[in-house]
Amino acid sequence: MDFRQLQYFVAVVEEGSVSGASRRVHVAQPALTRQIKLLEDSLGTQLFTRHSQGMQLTITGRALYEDAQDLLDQRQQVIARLAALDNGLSGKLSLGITVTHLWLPMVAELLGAYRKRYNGVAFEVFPLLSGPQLERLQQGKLDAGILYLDDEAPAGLSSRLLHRDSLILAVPESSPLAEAAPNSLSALNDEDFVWGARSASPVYYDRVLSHLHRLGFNPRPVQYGADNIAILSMVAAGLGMAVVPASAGESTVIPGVRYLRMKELDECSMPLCFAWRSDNDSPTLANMIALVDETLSLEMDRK
Amino acid sequence: MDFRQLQYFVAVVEEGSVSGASRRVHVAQPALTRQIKLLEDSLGTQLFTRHSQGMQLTITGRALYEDAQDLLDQRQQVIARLAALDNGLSGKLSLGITVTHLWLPMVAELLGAYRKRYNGVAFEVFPLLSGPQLERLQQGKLDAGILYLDDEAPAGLSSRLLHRDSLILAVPESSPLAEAAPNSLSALNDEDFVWGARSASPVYYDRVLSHLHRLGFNPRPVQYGADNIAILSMVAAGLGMAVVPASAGESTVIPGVRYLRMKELDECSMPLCFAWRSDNDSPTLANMIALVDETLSLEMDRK
DNA sequence: CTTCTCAATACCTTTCCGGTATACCCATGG
DNA sequence: CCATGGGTATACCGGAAAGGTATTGAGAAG
Repeated sequence: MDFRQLQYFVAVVEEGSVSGASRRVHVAQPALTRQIKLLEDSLGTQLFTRHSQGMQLTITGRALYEDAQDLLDQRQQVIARLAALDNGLSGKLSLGITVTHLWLPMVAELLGAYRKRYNGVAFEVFPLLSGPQLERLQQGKLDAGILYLDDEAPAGLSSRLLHRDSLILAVPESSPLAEAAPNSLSALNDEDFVWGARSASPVYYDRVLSHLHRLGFNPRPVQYGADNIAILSMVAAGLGMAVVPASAGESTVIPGVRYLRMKELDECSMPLCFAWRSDNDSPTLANMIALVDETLSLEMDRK
Repeated sequence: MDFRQLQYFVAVVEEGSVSGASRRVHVAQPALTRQIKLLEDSLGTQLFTRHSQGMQLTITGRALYEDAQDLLDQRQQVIARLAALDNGLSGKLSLGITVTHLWLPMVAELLGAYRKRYNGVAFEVFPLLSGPQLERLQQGKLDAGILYLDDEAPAGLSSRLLHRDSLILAVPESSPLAEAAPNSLSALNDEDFVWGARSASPVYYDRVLSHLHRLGFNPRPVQYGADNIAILSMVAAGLGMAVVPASAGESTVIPGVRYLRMKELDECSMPLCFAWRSDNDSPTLANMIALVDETLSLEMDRK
């Protein structure tokens, strides 16, 4: 029992005769006659009663007719489904991102555009800091991530630079500095600082620290927060001041925190990248990469 | 996309390599390699990533794997279902019968045995008199019937003689005849009779009437009943007496009716037959016919 | 570096499929 | 009663497709 034979069979049933079916499927009548007979033989049953003016279904033939249509339909559906999968029109895509970056206009635009254009894809966004993102990317648990990376991605990963973040100083409203920002960071050597764990985002912290050291500034950490939200909450509570990414400062409005821009912090550039495993050939990912490139070139034009 | 290719594909997936699959399906490895490639081409997609130590499914390959199993399973089910249909192990069978005949031991045994042996068959019994049964049989609305037929069945029908019914006289308990049966029917020429419609069972009535006429007895009908139950109810009500089949008399115990056997009525033979359209090739019917023959030959042995 | 495994390629043989020509069957109509 | 026209079945041929053997090529393991 073969798909071809089933197609012929259905044609014969619907045309009521081999000759009619022969015209419909563009196959000569004797070939059809033979295939129908082979089908009957392989099933060990009689599907038609032959008359001089056509073929009439037997009871078991009628049963096969319904099943044959189902089988043929399902084959079509399988083919269509695979094509959709292969074009990245269906399937799944998992993306890691640090929640504060969701507020960046280009990121919001990117994710919104993807969800809209590829609405058949199960698109999952995982809120993760850069460190865990990198780990899961390398383990293959994540298709893509939006995270802080050095300009050249680690081995096995590919990336696109989405945005260069700068730094900003967050001080408690109660602090005298809230009203009068210092000219230089070196004036803050005696202040209490709230800091984050290096493992949460190694690239970020290494770059921040080396930048600050170059300026002759050695902050004194008194508290550690798990992420920027936690750090800023501590600042609001007056536990100290903090250096955070500008994007986190812009997106996170917390009562009791005053943000201060400083030239020395503006000069520190934090590359925020879209990254994925180079050997991940998922079509949904390919579409996402294409969309990233598209968005980036639009961005270029805009400037 | 072909069933054969799907089988090969599944084998390759489950063995993890073309070579393994080749051993499993008893087809040389290059042939398999080629079929897999053809499958990929026909779907326009990559199903495996080739490694030196085997083949690994791609995402779309994994999707096809599940669908392929489904398709192959369904093919098997279709084949099995057709085989069952063809053996008469499933399907449907409709049978007409006059309800009073359900009490005949041989009929009860026959229907019970069929239902038990072919429990996958949708077996429907329609309570119908002989006339309507014949009509529906000829129209193909009924697969078989148990009805009064002449010894040779009408054109287009085949039959087996199941049983020879005789006649019996039913009189109201209130009648003086209930206590003293007459020797001859001719003594009843002046009695009121309850009769049935010829169309309900033409063969039956024609035979009964010709038999009675031969005996010089011309009953005077005063009431007509739709079936034997109705006729006997009228007898019970004292509206008259009736001649009914012995089987109806034995099965239908109605208060107020006394049954009288008479030699002249015993001699009238009513052939009760199992009948079907000769051109009906339903396997369920074929099994029923075989069962009838089986039962009849058992019956013969018993005597 | 050798060896082993496995996939890919080349080439041949066989099988299967479709096409043409024709026989056959039956219903219809002159 | 025979011709005709619809249909199916059979015979036979050519080409395409599938399978087999032998061999090459590419990695992984020893």
